[in-house]
Amino acid sequence: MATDSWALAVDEQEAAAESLSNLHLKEEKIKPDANEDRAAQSLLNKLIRSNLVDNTNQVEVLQRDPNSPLYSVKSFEELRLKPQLLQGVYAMGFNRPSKIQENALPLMLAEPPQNLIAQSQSGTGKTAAFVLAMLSQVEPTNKYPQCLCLSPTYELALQTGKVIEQMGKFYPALKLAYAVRGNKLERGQKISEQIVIGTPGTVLDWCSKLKFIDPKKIKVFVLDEADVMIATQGHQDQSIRIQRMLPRNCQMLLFSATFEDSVWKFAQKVVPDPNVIKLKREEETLDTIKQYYVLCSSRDEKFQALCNLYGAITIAQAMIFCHTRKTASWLAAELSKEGHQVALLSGEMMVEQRAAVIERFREGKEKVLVTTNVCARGIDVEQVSVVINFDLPVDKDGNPDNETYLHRIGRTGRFGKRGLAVNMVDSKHSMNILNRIQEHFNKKIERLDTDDLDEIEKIAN
DNA sequence: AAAAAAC
Repeated sequence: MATDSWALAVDEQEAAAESLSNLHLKEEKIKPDANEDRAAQSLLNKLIRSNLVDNTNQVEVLQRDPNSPLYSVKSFEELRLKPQLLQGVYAMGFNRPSKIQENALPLMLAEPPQNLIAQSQSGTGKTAAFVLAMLSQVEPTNKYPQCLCLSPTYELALQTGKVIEQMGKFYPALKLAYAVRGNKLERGQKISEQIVIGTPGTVLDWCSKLKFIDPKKIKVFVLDEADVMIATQGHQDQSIRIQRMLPRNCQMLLFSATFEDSVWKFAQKVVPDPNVIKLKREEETLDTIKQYYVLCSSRDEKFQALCNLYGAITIAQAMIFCHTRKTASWLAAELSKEGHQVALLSGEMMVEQRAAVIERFREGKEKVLVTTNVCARGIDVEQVSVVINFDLPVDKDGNPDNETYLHRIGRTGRFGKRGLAVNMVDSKHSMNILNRIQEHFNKKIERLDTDDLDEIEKIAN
């Protein structure tokens, strides 16, 4: 009998381990080492395998609390939201939850609130999901910050802030504070806003030396574009320092379209008892975006090719990405000289100017935005149908940056719309980078001849 | 390389 139960335990372990590897968590498999073995055992004991799969097999859910029911919702009513919040949701034009929301919302709104690491492609409703989670926890009568959301850039913080304001507009007493550069406050006071959205440096200051925020009172902590927020070359230092100030029972929510393997592992380490949701494989993301490359031999040729394309890309709106601020401002100036109207946005500009430019672009007053990786992530302008990589995305070692590539071209083709991405290649080296990106996503990137007007006509359709 | 920090 003892033997039987042991055998069962082993079976369960294997089943659980298998489910882990199904979720690409192979690295966490049991190793012979005694300590690790114990750790793995307790993890497995806690873990209930739940491959919640809808009929199209797009969603993977790994739930860490065996006692809470696993379910998804097909309507917002099922979530029993406060009436003001439900009103806000419908006022934004959402009729029913998106795929990621169907699965993430019940987990995030569970009692007690669950931690979550969620990965889903661009334009699948991540922002609305975590904003809803924050708004459902907030107590507007308490005049102090209770929800904290970190964004990697100023522009994204503004954009997400707008979503919070819109969705929360039926809470009369609710206020939102922007913890971003340039937002200077009176010394020595505490802020009364219930929700704070901001960039890492300023938020850290507000929580620590300036003491505008009492981090111990935060109930919900959100990392948007979570992978870059916890990446070593990203904002890891500041994000983790902020996280350490939060109370133990604070809910942690990590959202991103991409998680590179090492960052994914790190995320699971820093989030206690995380639930995990993955939506779709990334290559499917690219199905709605047609990818091309243009072969050139120098920067000037790239510029010429871009000028040839200008008419085609201005049918709707376009974003042009450069590797450095310097190239971006050079390119914007050169395009202007040629008589093409373009806007420039980069981190070297003053925040007021940045806010004005992104606003004009959003309103459609600017058709073409020349920018850096500052706009690679999260910026959602519906009319953007073309993304041009004037420089391919590479990391500090000069290797292809696949995550950034996916985020950049994800600025187009939002919410299932069709999009177009054009990569400018100017050397053997950059052709090699492009080939490696192509291999990584296993999606054909076709050659485009910018001297052939028929071809340009074709892409502009 | 870019982004991110008020003294």
